[in-house]
Amino acid sequence: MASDAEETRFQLQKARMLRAAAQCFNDKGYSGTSLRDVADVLGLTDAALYYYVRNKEELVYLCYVRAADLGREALDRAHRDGENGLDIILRYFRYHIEMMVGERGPIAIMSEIPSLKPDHRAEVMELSRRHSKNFEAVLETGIEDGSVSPCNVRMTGNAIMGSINWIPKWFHGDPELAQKLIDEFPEVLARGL
Amino acid sequence: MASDAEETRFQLQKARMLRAAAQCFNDKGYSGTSLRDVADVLGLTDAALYYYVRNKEELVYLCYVRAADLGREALDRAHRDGENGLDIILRYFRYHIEMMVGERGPIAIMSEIPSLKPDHRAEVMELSRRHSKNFEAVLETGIEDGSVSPCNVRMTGNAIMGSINWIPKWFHGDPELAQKLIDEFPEVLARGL
DNA sequence: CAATAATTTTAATCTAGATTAAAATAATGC
DNA sequence: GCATTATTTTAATCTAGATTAAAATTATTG
Repeated sequence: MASDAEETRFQLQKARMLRAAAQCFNDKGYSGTSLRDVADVLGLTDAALYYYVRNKEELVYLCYVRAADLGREALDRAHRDGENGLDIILRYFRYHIEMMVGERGPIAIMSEIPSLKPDHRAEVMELSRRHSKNFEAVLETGIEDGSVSPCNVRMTGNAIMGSINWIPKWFHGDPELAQKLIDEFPEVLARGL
Repeated sequence: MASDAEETRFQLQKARMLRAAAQCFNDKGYSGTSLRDVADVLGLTDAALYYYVRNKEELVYLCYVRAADLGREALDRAHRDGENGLDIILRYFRYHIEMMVGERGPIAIMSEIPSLKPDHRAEVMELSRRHSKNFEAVLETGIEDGSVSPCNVRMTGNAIMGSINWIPKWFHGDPELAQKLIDEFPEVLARGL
């Protein structure tokens, strides 16, 4: 039976699947990737995916939830490690980008939220909105502690999230660029703060 | 026959179609919008669209070419009107955003480039790359004339393009927000320059 | 090793939505 | 108004790719 170790086998395979799916969606586009494509990456048959997921819509949904989770995780960690507002922000950028370009990546771009079924869509949008709010809150913190100069936090937040979310559009796995991204992008983003 | 005025009728209807398609794609997602959906916006039948376009792929392709054209147009205009590097940049932001949120909008988010057929994909990517290059060139100009402080133009360009391209993700037609965007977003983007 | 449960495959369906052809309607030029 | 061309619709196809059911394989457990 599926006790500890076996529970993990299932979980691990499912996790692999979500990474494979994210990769396909980012590389081939949503409509351009069939379940066959995802299965190929895993060395499986398309039908096998149905053991892990009810249908394609759920696969996308899970990719997006995972994306949101990783974003939140990066921000949480930054919160724990950071000294002041700006420091938290810079760390968040770094942690999040490290995930996107590292072994835990790629992270699916949320371009197909509208085609999720209503309850899934609502949930993902809520997660996404909450993440934005949390980031804006850090901006406020920074403004209060003087590490960030005053600005329109809503707009600034949207601008920065856009920059981050767009990264998978132009980053496709080049390791050199990955390092440059980790090293330089956080400062570029924080330049105006 | 289709001389001047009639040529325009066809052109006008085709242009309407591209705007309708961009709206649908941005609102419902790519896989979420059927040709039926686009036709509904126009008060037509799905089959009628084939009078203007060979197939759905071409429709998407044309939306993206149009998006690229409008971006280029905004940058060109900024070039003509601007006094120095930073001024050109600020104007470009403003003009581009005005288009996105105004009557000529919406502009399709290029999320499905990978599912275009190879030659279309190559062309659109080339247009997009060229636009980025042109923008980076203005950054350089600004650095040279002292209106922009030195930075990694490649990264900065990517960051800013991401912010702009992501706008349709959170802007869905609210007129109040549209005005705020036009008024405030350019400065937010230029904050770090 | 036998028995049970977990995972994957094979081989069909099933379906939405793209596409097409022919007919109908509307616009325009003469 | 008639003839011609432009535009749209109606009514079928056609198809890729999602989905499903049953069988086969692989792993686990006692």
